[in-house]
Amino acid sequence: MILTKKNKPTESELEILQVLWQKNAATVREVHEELLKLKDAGYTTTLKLMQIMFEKGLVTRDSSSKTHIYEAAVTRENTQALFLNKMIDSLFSGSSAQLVMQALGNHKASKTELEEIKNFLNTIK
Amino acid sequence: MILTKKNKPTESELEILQVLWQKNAATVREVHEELLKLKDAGYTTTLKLMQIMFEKGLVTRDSSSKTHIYEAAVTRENTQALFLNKMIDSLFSGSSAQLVMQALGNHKASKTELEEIKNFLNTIK
DNA sequence: AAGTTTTTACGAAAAAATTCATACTTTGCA
DNA sequence: TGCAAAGTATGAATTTTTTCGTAAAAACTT
Repeated sequence: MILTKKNKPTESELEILQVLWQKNAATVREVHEELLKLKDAGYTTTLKLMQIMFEKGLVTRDSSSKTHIYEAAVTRENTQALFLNKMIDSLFSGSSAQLVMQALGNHKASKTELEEIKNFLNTIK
Repeated sequence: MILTKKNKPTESELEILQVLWQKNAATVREVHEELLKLKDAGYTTTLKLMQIMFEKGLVTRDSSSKTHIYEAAVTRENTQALFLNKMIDSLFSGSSAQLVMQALGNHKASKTELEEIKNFLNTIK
């Protein structure tokens, strides 16, 4: 499934996708356990959210097994791109360079990461 | 005023801040005219939002003049940092390098921008 | 100064997102 | 098989965000 402005995940949905991407596939219980590390919410809250995401097509699920197993139906890359572009437009007046410099300025990356980025830059130009 | 997770602007508030940063200061009418270029909403909707933002401390206003003149009470940089960090955490597993590469990959930057970034990289390391 | 227009204040409705209680179903095991 | 535990469905309550109607106040216009 392809993400657009119209089916942009909400913040809570993003947290769940995050877990699904990391684990590749997971049950509601597993997702919920992960979310508990960040914040507290009831089990049925997580369940409900995942059901909604299923209706929206953001996740798929295998209901043949005893407990449903969910997977993300959108890629991390697609989602990153959507939010990144939105952010560049709304906060960085359309300049990705500005965003990049801000990102590197604050959150300082490690030496290895900086090298990676340099190499990457050479491959694009 | 300093932004934290607690007083993070909503999407609509961000659109208004965007206008205020660009114009430096503006009346409700001026902000509203700008917003109309992006989407349509009633005048009182914009007014109400700006009043709420005033209560929250996101903007200041000068009510001495005939019509109120608003200014952003948070800097663009602070706001960028807040959202950027949140995004790095929630979508890029904490790696700013990943975000940077995604940003440059999609939204392709101009040659000049790429040069800027390279120079910038050299100043950090 | 009276009437018109513009601006502000206020409150509540509508919409969107999140949370949860309850009931029903399935599974595992004594 | 029957009962407890775990999972799912559903509907509704709550909270947050957005929208707008209406009325009061202020500022022009002539």
